[in-house]
Amino acid sequence: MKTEPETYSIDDLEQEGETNWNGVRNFQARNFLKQCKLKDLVFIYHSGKNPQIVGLGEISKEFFLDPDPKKNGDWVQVKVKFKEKFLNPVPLKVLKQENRLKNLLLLKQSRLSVMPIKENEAEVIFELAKIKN
DNA sequence: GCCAACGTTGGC
DNA sequence: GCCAACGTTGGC
Repeated sequence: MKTEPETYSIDDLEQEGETNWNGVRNFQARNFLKQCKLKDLVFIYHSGKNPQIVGLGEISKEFFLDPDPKKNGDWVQVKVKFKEKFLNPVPLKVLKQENRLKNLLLLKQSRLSVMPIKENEAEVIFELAKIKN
């Protein structure tokens, strides 16, 4: 899941403990939100001037209607609980260099804000997060 | 600040 | 239904 740190960062999530992951206004991203299951782990990605995967969250509530009164479509949100902050965040540059991650949706469809990740890809990221650059 | 990629809107 | 124009996101 992506977020702009100026708007909502992993530090905000750490402080708050849990947050409503709302504001998604893209059909594809919304459909992925609906697929989130309780206890699913989510990588938190900061977009912007220092793009990198910064840590981990966990789905603490499955999708429910986004009560935004202006938008009457069936937009949804989930709740995400803080899990951990990586000691070594994984920069986008590193993700791009890693051959095993060349099929990452993050790289193929850079504007998508919520997306699934394969188990083996997730393992590569965990590995990278523990390696000093 | 620029540009690519993608989404949305509106005229026809 | 097509397409041009425009808006937004996000990397560089």
